[in-house]
Amino acid sequence: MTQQARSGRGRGRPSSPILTRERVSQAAIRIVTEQGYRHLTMASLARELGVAASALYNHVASKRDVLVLIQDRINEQIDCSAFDTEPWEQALGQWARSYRRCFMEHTALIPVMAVLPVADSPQTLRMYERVTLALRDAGIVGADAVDIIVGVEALVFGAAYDASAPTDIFDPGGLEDLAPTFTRFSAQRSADPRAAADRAFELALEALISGLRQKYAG
Amino acid sequence: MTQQARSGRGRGRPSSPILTRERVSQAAIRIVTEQGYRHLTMASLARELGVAASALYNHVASKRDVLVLIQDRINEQIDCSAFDTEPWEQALGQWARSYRRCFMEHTALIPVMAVLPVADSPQTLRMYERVTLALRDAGIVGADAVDIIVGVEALVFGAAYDASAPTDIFDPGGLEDLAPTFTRFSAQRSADPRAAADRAFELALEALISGLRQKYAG
DNA sequence: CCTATTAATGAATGAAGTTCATTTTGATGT
DNA sequence: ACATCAAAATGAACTTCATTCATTAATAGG
Repeated sequence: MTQQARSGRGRGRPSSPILTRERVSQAAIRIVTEQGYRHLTMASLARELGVAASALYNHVASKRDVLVLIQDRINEQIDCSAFDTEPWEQALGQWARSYRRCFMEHTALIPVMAVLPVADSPQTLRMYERVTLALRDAGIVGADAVDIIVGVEALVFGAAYDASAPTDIFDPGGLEDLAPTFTRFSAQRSADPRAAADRAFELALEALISGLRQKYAG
Repeated sequence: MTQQARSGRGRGRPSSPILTRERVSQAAIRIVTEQGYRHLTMASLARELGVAASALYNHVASKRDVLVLIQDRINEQIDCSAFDTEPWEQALGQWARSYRRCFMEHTALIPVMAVLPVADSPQTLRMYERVTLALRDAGIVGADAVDIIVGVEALVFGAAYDASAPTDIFDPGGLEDLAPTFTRFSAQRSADPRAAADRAFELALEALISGLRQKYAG
């Protein structure tokens, strides 16, 4: 409820537009960060903007379109600065960690991004270019550079899901007999599910980067 | 429309139950493989079974419950046989490839699985046990074994999304100037999006396993 | 034979996304 | 100044789903 229609509650064109794609995406992010994706509906979004739900459709094509707007804003927050200062293996790791951190709270966006042409996401494209240049400077060019980005992204997305999982996800319940060794080993992980997810991600990320380093050494 | 109510179209308890969880999951998989997840609704599922939608709720708690049933069935199809015959690094790779192949057509299940306690998925648990035992035999025990499974799974899930993406996902559209190098390198990938996704997955998987081999050698 | 339980029915509910005719009003061209 | 146009908001209606509920019939068990 940030913005009030200033020309009374009347219909018709207001003295200056209440809505813009900008304002819509800001309000959407506000709802999502404060209340979560479950509460992001076209109705709640309109309410937040002090407007009727149907008015949103003058500025966005669909709810999916709203999610695309959010996505590009979130991507802006990913930290690529390490590519300026660190060798590519280190930088790739820090980028991946920041990437995952951003999307842990936004797993609802992952299915959207997965089938989203980059043409709809200028910030994403900017980020890709940054990483690509760093890889090129390290002598990794052509399809390989893109494939590395895609591969790291895959790990990041999958790991973001893990981190959003509930505490007891590996509790076998009554089925312990079905997987005794797995159950025993699981019990040796951190009790904090977030810490456990972090550790698994670190293990995989370091192995992945180590494998890449080996392949592209020299 | 496989099953007809045999006691006429009357209400009440039929001579033998028309529905079981088994039949429900079979019908759901049939719909999903023939028409895709968009067409899986409680109404269409009921239609397929020749029954009213409300009848389903005597056997499943919710639509999410239906997805959980499907998921366990899909997991059955993942090939773990390599753990019998191959060294663990090779087997892990073949397992990951089979895993990804299964879920490329079922990306809609990934958000469900991510927050699903394994207690609801006996087949998943069985699979985990299998992998865990192979890792244990290779001397990888405790939290590390579980973390390796979680890490490989993360890559698999992320890569499954990639493979389901549309052809032109890396077409920068009018934004080519924003990412010239990335655009140029992207153009050198395979024109077939599936082949391109496969290649990226192979690159990442081999790097990951190579990194793991190095870490756990000896 | 009575009765409790199971498993079906169809109608109703409610949430969400989306469409549409209508209306107001600022901007534009004459 | 005036007529006209296009943008932008409104509220009501529509659609599609998942889900609930009172009701009903048939079967199994005592």
